[in-house]
Amino acid sequence: MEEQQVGSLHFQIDFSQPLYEQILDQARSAIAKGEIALGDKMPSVRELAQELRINPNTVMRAYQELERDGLTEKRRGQGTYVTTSPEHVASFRTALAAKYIDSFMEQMESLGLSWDDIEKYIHQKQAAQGGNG
Amino acid sequence: MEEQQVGSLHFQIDFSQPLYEQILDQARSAIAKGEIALGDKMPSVRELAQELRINPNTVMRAYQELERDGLTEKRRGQGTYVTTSPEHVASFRTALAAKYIDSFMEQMESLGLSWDDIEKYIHQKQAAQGGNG
DNA sequence: TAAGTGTATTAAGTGATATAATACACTTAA
DNA sequence: TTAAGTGTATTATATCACTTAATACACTTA
Repeated sequence: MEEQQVGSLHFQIDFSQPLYEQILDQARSAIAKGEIALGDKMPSVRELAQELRINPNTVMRAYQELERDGLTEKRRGQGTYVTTSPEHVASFRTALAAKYIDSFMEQMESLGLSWDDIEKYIHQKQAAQGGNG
Repeated sequence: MEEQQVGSLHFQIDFSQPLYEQILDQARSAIAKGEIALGDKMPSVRELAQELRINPNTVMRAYQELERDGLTEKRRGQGTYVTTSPEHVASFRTALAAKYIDSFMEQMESLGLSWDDIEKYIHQKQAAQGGNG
């Protein structure tokens, strides 16, 4: 329900998931999709906390994970910056995609659905969407 | 880590997720895949709790959700039985698959990956698996 | 009547999440 | 030197989801 633009980042926060996870996911997405450029400065911990009206510790938790992902670099006293390495972003994307895909395939397997079943469903859906919007 | 056979049901429980969710998922899977037949009796709440060494209330929680799914019918004083309606199982499968797929597509979108990218990855992976196991 | 079902209630403990308040170390610019 | 803005760390507190424990009730079957 909560929608916020902070610098070049856009956040949409609700209570369906832990706050730090939502910040993490949405920041990851923005970097992976290039919505925030390589080398750009991220909002400061305090600024983002204030804008989103949450605790700085919660933002910190998300930012620390971003750095572990290799997506950001933190410079004490200066701020948090998006990595300048396109390779880091690319390998992060690949790794996370692989994780999502594996987990998804397990879910499908648990329902007894084959890859062919899935492809049919998706193509059907894409056809429907193509006709509507 | 914990592996248990209870009647025709197989459970593999760890601490990565809530216990009731694991029981729910694995029971759903067994019914969806026909590993337990339509109309068959499920383990009783107390029996399953004892076998898995967890609290009966936790099993209850999973069983109540199974009934909401339309996958089981409970008869007071007699026990819990897998539905006799193949249509119920089919529609459950379809609904849950759609939910999983939608959520998966959102994840992929958040990484900026197209459906073509995903298909390539899967086919690559299937080729690799075909050669190994 | 006894044993086995599902169900409900109350109490308690644990861990993840989030907030609050405060302090420290570092960088930059006035 | 100083002040303001960075990331970081610590301690305390609160809430909620999950789980356990103990107990009791209603129903069915043998």
